[in-house]
Order: sequence, then structure tokens, then C-alpha cells
Amino acid sequence: MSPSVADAAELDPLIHAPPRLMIMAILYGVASADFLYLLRETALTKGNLSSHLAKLEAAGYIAIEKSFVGKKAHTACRITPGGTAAFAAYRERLRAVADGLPA
Amino acid sequence: MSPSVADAAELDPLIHAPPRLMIMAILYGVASADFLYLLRETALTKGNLSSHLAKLEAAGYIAIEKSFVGKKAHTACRITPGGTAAFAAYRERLRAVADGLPA
DNA sequence: GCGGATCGGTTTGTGATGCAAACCGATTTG
DNA sequence: CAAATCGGTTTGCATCACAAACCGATCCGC
Repeated sequence: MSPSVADAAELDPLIHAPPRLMIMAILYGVASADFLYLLRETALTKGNLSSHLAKLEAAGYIAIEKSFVGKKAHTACRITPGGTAAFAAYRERLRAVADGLPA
Repeated sequence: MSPSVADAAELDPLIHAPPRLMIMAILYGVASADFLYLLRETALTKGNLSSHLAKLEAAGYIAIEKSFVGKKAHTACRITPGGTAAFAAYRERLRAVADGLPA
């Protein structure tokens, strides 16, 4: 096996799952995004989005702030420094894997 | 979300899992590889390799031939045309996703 | 102002998944 | 002939992803 394909084994599984990869890609460098925005962009169901966000938060990759804007609940998500680092590392590793795939 | 990151949702989940990506990458363009070779290259456990191979076979992506070489069992795996096509499609899509990730 | 739809999410239920350990028959080795 | 090894498979379990059901709060019709 070429070394770069072996790297696939080390791809952060938390980010590797497509739903969470989408979420992280959106949040990376965006300051903050709310629940409904992520819902539209990812096309996940609400339940799904909610649980993936919870998982990313538990990992310390994102922070979730619930507040009230006017009288409505508002859930804002932003990436943490740890999440930023993890995403950047994942991106580099993914690139290495993609480049290492046989043509 | 940039369109290419949305593509992540369509990455063939069967190939997307790192263990199976490794297996497919090895088998792609290699004629045939035996169980022990795959075992060494992927560093998976035997049970794991066995079940991932079974899954790929069930999907029609690979063919598994069990034979006896001399007096020992020998399991040879090769990629099928369907598997080749699926892998090539996955590779292209992965590249699109990797390229679309925010810098 | 009250009955129902809607908003913004969370919890629950369930089937699929991944992994490692236990197992298995056959073979080689001491 | 007993025990270790080879080449795998099956089992058991813990985790996962997903969708559907649920939930409190607001908004709308009347």
C-alpha cells in the first residue's frame, strides 16, 4: 500500500463522516452560523443535525450558544481553536489520501 | 455551502470507510491480492478484514475466490468491473470534495 | 383568548456498523 | 500425540446514523 493511502486509517473519524465534514467545512472560518442556516446548507434532518452538533460539541470542536433573540430561541455555532486545528489537520490528511489514490 | 462540499453527502459510504478505502485502493489495478497480503497492508485484524471483504463482495465490488494451494486454503480477492467503476467515481468525488474544502 | 398550525429544536427508538475476541478445522512442529 | 500455528469466520457488544415522535413556545384565525 502506498504510504498516503495508509493515512486513511488516521483520518479523524469524527470529521470524516460526511454530515460532520459538511458542518465543519461551513463553520471553518465563518465566525458563527445558526442552526437553521446549517440545516438548509447541509440538508440534514433536524434531529440529525442536532445530534451531529452535539457530538462535535462533546469533542470540543465547536461551541454552541443558545440565546433568545427577541422572544425566539436561537442556536449559534462556532468552531473552537481545537476544532480549527482538527479540521486543518483533517484537510491536509484528506488531500494526501486523495493524492495517493491510484489513478 | 460550496457545491463541492455538498458532494460529500454523495460519497459512496461503502468505499468511504477507511478500511474499505484501503482495500479498494490496493485491489484497484492489481489483478488480485490474497487475504494475508491485504492483512499486512491494511493492518486490520483478521476478523475486521474478513467482514469488510464480505461487505465489498456483497456489494459486488470485489470477487473472492477460495481455493487450495497445495494443502493450504488460499483466499484471493480481485476487483470487479463494478468495483472499478465505483472506485473511480469515488476517487473523482473525493478529489472534488478535498479541493472544495476551505483553505 | 382559545384551538390549531408553526417554529426551533431535542429525545427516543431502531436497524446498521465497526471492532476485537473467541472460535474453528486443518497443518505443522516438538 | 500434544500443542502451537495458519488462515480465516462467527459471535458479541458497543457505537452509530437516521427518522420519527415529541416538546415548549409563539403566531395565526376567528
